[in-house]
Amino acid sequence: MTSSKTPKKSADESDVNAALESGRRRATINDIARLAGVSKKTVSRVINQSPFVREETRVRIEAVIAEWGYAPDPQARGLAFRRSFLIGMIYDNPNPQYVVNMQLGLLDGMRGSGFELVVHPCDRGSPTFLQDVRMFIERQKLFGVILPPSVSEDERVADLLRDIGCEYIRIASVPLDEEEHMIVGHDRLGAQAMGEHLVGLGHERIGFITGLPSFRSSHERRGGFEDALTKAGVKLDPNYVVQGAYTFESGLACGEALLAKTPRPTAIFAGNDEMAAGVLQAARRAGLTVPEDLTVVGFDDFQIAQAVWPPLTTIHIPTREVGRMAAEKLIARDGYEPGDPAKTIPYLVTRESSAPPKKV
Amino acid sequence: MTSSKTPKKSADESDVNAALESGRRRATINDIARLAGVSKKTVSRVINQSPFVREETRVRIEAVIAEWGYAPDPQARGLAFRRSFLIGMIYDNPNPQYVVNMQLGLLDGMRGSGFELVVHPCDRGSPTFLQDVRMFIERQKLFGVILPPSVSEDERVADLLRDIGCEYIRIASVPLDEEEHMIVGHDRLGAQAMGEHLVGLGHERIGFITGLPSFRSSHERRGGFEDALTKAGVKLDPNYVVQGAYTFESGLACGEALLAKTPRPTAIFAGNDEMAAGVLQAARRAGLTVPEDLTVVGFDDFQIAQAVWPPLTTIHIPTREVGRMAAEKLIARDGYEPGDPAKTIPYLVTRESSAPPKKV
DNA sequence: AAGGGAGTGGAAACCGGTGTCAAGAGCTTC
DNA sequence: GAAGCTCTTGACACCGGTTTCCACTCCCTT
Repeated sequence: MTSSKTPKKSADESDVNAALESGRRRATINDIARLAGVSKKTVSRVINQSPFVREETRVRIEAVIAEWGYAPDPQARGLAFRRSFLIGMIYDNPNPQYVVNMQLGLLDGMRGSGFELVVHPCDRGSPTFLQDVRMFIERQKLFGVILPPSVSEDERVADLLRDIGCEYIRIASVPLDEEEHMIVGHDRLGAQAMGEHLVGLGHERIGFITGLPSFRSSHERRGGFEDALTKAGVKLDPNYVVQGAYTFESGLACGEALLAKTPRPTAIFAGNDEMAAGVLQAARRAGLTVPEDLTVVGFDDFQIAQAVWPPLTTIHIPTREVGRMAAEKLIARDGYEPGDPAKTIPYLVTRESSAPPKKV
Repeated sequence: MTSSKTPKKSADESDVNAALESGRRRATINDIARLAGVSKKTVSRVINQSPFVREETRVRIEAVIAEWGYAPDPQARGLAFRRSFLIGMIYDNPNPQYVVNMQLGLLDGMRGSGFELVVHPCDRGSPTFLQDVRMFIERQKLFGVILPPSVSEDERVADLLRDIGCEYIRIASVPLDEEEHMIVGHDRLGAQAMGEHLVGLGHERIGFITGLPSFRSSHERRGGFEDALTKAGVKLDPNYVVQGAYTFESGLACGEALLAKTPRPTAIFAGNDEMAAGVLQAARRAGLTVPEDLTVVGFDDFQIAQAVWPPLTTIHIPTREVGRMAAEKLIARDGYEPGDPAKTIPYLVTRESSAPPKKV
């Protein structure tokens, strides 16, 4: 028996190679080790970039890996690491365009890293919300999570993540946490830019429609706008500030409310593009022409800003870029360099919905 | 040493329990087995609903599982099963609202199943496209994939999936595959309904804007529309059919082209809402009032249909419901019953953009 | 020539589950 | 009363990686 072992083994080996070559079976770390003539531990060292491998050995192993297109099994690796290679995006943002752009940005930042993106919409008002989030993270042993607004603004979530030791990045309009956990969007600066634009055009009686108060961005956008007006010596009349809900319908209603005031505002700044579209509607119903009779501007620069008439002057937020930076920061690969914070700053996009007020 | 083993072991056990109770460690199958006084194999049987467990034993184990909130580790389970508990959504659809609704639907159908959704946008034109898809599936050992249009219409992808033995569901406007792999959207029926609506209003000179030819739905929508006209004895003049691209801009351009024809169409059916919004714009530029001078209708019933003026008469496609059914079909849990195909059929939503033509 | 440290690679245990297979319990059958 | 059967159960190997531990080079001191 023992004497027949050697020939038998070599027969097995050729079987193994045949199975591999025909693609019937994916290569494992044992195959690579055998083909490279080393132990699987050494292959593991190469995969994990351990410095304790002779240059010559590493090159040989890498060649075999490349030749056979080997990639380690994330499940097996994750099991041993006690951590998966999945990144969760936990969100409750109602805007499809924001969500999709954010996902694309995250995937940009993860490309080639071996991580995958698991999406997890949630309801922050649900009684089991925190429980759900915890289950999701612990069951999947997530490598980390990305939190866009407004989940990112929930301190209960941040506490939970710190508590269970899960990596996380919060995306928000202001720094809410240590720098290493934050990507800051600076909505305030965007709103300031819009304020300067409107004042620069000569507007002084400006209506403002706020967003949902549960979003920090609503307050930042209003605050930034007020900053700009104040700096220019223009006062924001609280009578001309109404509460919207980031929806088209709320924009329509708020627009009508603002246009009913006397004297009528010469410009309306809506907290996002959806509401600005609603204001356009209200203006049309009131028989006003935009921008001749009324300037209407929005915030976000989503698709709808260009699909209405006239196309909206608005503030562009670089959602996809923000997502990319968030993902890169989370996985912080070697060779990682912190992204340029300037790239996350919103900027003004001038289109046809804004113009100087009519001379009286 | 050996004599001290027994007491030592029992000390270990209380340590273990302490760690568990304090929540420092999640329960494993071994813990559950120990606490229930059975082997881990039996616990495994309960988890996997094997019929070969005595009722009494099952109840006892289930009680322990519930008490400790135990959930098996998907990675370890997946490793043993040679298959993960991840479902991939592979898509190239450019419409954010479609993508988000589809994701929500899929998550609806997966809720409570223990599966998670991994999103994977792709570029069907890339030279490495099939390679990328294959890598994605094989590396993650996906349980299955969901293919919305237009990826669902790519036979190369379907062949690949069959080849590597990956479960899949194709979502498309026509049956392209065996019933068990399909969720059919029946765009044709929706377009027929719109044709009937327009003919019913009295329109006879109707313009049609097709979508991207790379989407099967474009042809179905046109075909269904033509069916309805033919049945009503109205001929669709090829001169009044123009090629769009499912975008606002293309709708604007095509709308202008159609409105330049003499005699002018009394109604325009755009292949989706985005393009219909573009047509509204073209009508406004041409000084026409909708619906008095021109009826404009769309397809999809996405948010934009209600954010333009006048709100669009359109065809509602139940994207989220379709997604839910696709996910349910893919995981086909016991107790699964095939969803009602009628629920995937689009239906007419009448708003203010359609009206009878002016008497001449 | 012996001693010692750093670099290298193998054997075995482990991560947390599942498959295989055989054995024990309880019951019928001859 | 033993053989034969079904129903339950558990021991053990295994999934594909990583980690621990250790032995073995190789090279440089002393």
